[in-house]
Parts: sequence; C-alpha cells; structure tokens
Amino acid sequence: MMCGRFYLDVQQDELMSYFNLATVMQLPPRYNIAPSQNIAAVLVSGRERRVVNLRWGLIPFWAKDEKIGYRTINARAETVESKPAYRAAFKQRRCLIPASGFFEWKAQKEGKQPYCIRPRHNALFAFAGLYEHWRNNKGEQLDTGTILVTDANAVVKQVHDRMPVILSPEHFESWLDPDNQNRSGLKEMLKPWPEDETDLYAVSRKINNPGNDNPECIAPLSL
DNA sequence: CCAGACGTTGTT
DNA sequence: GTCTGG
DNA sequence: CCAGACGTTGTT
DNA sequence: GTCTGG
Repeated sequence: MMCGRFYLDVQQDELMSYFNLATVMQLPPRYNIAPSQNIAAVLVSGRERRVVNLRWGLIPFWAKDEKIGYRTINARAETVESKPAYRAAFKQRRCLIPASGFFEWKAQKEGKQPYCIRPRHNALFAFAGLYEHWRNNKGEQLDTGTILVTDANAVVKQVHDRMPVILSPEHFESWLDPDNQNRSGLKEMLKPWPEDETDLYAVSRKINNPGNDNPECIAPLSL
C-alpha cells in the first residue's frame, strides 16, 4: 500500500475556507475513492485557484495508450523530479487533493486489515499531487493526476511504511504557483506529515471492495 | 544508430 | 518527449 | 489500493 | 502470476 484509497466528505464552506477558494460546488460525499475514478483537485489556472476533476492515475502527455495510468497513481517524492512520467508535471502542473482521510492495509497472518488515517485537528488533508493533460488517438482530452508519497510517520508506520505527502496551508500558495521553479524549495515541502497531527483506527474490510461507497467504510472497527 | 521503457509496492 | 540499453 | 479476470468459436 | 477495471 501507499496511497491507493481515500475518502472525502466535506461541506462546501469548509472546502472553500481550507483552500481559500472564491467559489466551489458542493461535492457529493465519497467514502471509497479508488484509482481510475475521478478525484477533486485544487489548482491554479489563469491566476485563479479552482477545483477540477482529474482521473486518478497520471497519463504522461507522451503516452501512446492510457493503461500506464494503472501504475501511476502515486509518485515517489524522492524521485519525482527526474522521472520521465512526472518531471514535466512537477515543474508546471502541481495541485492539491482534498481528503477527509485515507486508507492503508496492514499485512497480518490473518490477512490484510484496513485502517483509516485522519487529521487530528484539521478538517481536511491536502495531498500533494500532479496533473497532466493527455489526448487519445481521437483527439479527446483527458485530465489525470497522481498523489505524491513519502516515508510514513511514526503513527502510520504501525500499519505501513509509506504515506501520501500532506501539505500544511502555509505551503499551499507556493506549491500551487505554476511559476515557482524553486526546485529545492518544492522538494523541501515533501516531508512526512507530523505524527502528533495523525489519528489512526481500524475499519471494516468493506472498504476493500471499491463498489462499497457508504459511511460503513469509515466506521471504527472494534478489534 | 534504433528499440523499448517510461510506475509503485510487496512478495518471492 | 527523452533516456537507457544493446 | 483490492477484486476479478485470465480463452476461442459458434450459436442464441 | 499479472493485468485490467473500479
């Protein structure tokens, strides 16, 4: 696991205030967002901060077919700058992906136990992401994205050794600014989220099936 | 030069 | 599109 | 990430 | 075992 499943259940006004947005649609609550599905992303387009939909799984602009997107749901923060699939997006097309929490699976003798990870005080996580525009052979455009991953903090390490890169609001503007070419400054932001701002609890295996999209997916499980 | 990859994690 | 391997 | 498919031809 | 679909 790394970051292959998350959820987003947020009110319009919370989303607007956390990301300093002028306007945004109320998003339907989603409890089991899986790769290849649409994810909401905050990005700067024409000097304006807005929310768009991206298909989760970044397809590089040069890709001949879209199947590469099944293997590009995450980008390693340590190498994202130089990987052919990501470096152009890292320079020009950075985004933030709002999440109420994310899921990781712990491998055990009895099988894999899913856990939900949530922010302790904030309403939301803001995952560091990249996006890309791709055209198929019919000329139709598809906007896709990926979530950066890094080492797990001490709390998440109980279940897995990697986790999404989560940015704090002080970094939003400089991460989103397409003109920001300060590569060392950008990489400096890609550190594990503080463990004392991280809560973790076991959830039902209902989360395993991407077809299950309801509050039972995030309900605490008593083990 | 051309051909082929371009991604992550976990498991063997 | 661009890099690596042959 | 997990779940589910993974093959061909011919007939309905 | 590995790929595709969600």
